[in-house]
Amino acid sequence: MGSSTIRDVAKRAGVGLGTVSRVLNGSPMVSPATRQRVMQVIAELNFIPNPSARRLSLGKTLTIAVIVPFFTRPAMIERLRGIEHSLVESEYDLIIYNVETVQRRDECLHELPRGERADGVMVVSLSPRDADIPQLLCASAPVVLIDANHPSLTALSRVIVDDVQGGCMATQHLIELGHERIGYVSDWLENPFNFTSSRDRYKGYYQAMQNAGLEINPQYHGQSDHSRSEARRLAAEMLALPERPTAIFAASDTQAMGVLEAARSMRLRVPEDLSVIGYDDIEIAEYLGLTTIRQLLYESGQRGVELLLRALGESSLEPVFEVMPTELVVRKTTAAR
Amino acid sequence: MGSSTIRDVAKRAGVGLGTVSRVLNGSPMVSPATRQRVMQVIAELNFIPNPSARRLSLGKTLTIAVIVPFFTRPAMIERLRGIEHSLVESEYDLIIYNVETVQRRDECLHELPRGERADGVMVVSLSPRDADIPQLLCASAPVVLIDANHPSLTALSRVIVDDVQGGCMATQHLIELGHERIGYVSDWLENPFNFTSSRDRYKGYYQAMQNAGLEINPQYHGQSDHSRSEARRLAAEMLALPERPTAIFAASDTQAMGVLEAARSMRLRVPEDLSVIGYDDIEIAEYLGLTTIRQLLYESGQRGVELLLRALGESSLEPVFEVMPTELVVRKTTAAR
DNA sequence: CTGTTAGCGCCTTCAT
DNA sequence: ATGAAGGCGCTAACAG
Repeated sequence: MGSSTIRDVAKRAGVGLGTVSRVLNGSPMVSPATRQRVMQVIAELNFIPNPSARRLSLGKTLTIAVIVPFFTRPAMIERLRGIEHSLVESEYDLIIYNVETVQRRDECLHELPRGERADGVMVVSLSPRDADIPQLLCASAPVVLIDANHPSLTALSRVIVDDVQGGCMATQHLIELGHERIGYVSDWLENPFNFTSSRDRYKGYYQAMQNAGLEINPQYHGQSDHSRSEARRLAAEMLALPERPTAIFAASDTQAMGVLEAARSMRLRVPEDLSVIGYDDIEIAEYLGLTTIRQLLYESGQRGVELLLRALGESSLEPVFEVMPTELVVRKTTAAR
Repeated sequence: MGSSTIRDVAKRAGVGLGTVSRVLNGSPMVSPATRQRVMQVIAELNFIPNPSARRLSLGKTLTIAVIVPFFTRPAMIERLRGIEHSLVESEYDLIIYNVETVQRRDECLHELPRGERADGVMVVSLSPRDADIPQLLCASAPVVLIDANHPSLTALSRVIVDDVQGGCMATQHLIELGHERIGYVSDWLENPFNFTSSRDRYKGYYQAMQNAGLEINPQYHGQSDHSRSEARRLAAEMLALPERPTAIFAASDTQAMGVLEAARSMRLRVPEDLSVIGYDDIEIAEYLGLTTIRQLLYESGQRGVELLLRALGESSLEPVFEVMPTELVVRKTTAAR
């Protein structure tokens, strides 16, 4: 039972192991008759080639690594879903490297592109810092960035979303509704992981406010860890201000939920007393009737895989830089004031 | 650049490769001086031993496989989170085999326990059918079942939750609140994946109803695919009945959300006009104020890893069978009628 | 303590 | 078209 080898098959079929290997790999250089017989034996023995041996011999790992921070967050899951679905039919195994500490982040970013653990690497939502550039550029495995970027990485394929524009769009929506005191609730703009989305969305917020000639009140920006409860706390503080904002833009739908909670606990009606807009359009957003900025999470993962597989095929391919569209989805948490 | 080998290190350090291997594996049979020197060179060359070669030589894959259906569902994610967190410090890679078709299910259940892809296997929420038993019993890799079971598998460690009891508890809660017309909205009780949870919860529902001497009206049981929208549809139908139920037990929190939607769209107030109870206590449940049955999702994953690692250590260990506790969490969607 | 050697199972030339 | 042999990089058992 315990795992027969290619040798057993060869012996039993009365052929050399080279032949077995050939039928295994679909080489045309084998007569239909022997192929038949070998396949027969393979079935009888219930033989499956040992992946470790295969990998060593091939000099390929036949696996794709995806480096993703906090993989259980809804937006990450959605990207992962796109990745998984696009990869399941391929010959590649998928290993998810979940990053929840900077140390782990550095380990992954350092080791994985070397290509000894994976033939290709996808980096999700972790923008490299300057120090990471060298490893990434001399990587022996193709690397594609999803929702991550760096000016020096024009050599890598990247699928990004314009968060500045998204933030701008969100804020503008509120402005068009007549809001002037607009808050922004986010996670830390500067953070050890170098997450850039909240920072970029803030830039968009800032731009939109300026364009509209509105005052940017620092008290209307709260930042803390990324969580519903922290967002709730920040929103509650902001809403307790003498002149509270009439609208809040949250850096993610999860955080928007925190804002909604704060409003609820302070007996503020949404959207009558407070407009709330989120970001991402995760599944729950629709249920909640949350107005938000939709980004193509699933599709970004899908696209990333496409690009990676393409790079794995013909390595001398031009890297592509794609900006995925972003869309305002108006639901029931925003209204004119 | 391109991956130096143990041989390069040996040469550069002026030692044999055996020695390098020894320091790599922390063997004590190396003098401090040479160890120092070798480590030095390893650092200089930025050397990392090739995992594929290591695995082949060791005869171990150094990876754990987890077979899980529809991995993006909140309850699955929560279990995976427990698994991932418990495994990240270990020497094992984690590969998630997402199952969304019966075919894939069979492939995974057939191949993975052979041990050529993984040293250990965790099966989540997929109860084996009779046909799977042989493979599982003669598996060369230890297998642990989480939220899955089969009477013939006493040889495997299993971490389960008593869904019959949970379903009973949920229904009883509604009964105690004075409800008599109690609906059950679920996914298919009989299904190709052999998911048992909704079936077992139904059994609990049935028991509780009978114990209370309440009529079990087939019209009060709706089944369809597992999704919020389908649950919504089922609930809407049920609530359109001349004698509509005054309370609905949903087989999962996700489905409970569908029920809430149905109620909302029919202008039924929850809990005044309709009580709703879910199952799982996923994160969103708290936000929604959903009354539900909590099961220890994260912990089940954690515990599964513990058991698997233990089995990987000393293989001749008694399998354990653990029933995780279940708990009624009363929030705001259930009330006396 | 340390260098050398023999595999691990498979793929891939190279002859035949 | 097929069999034989060498090697992928590493570990472990063996001499020294």
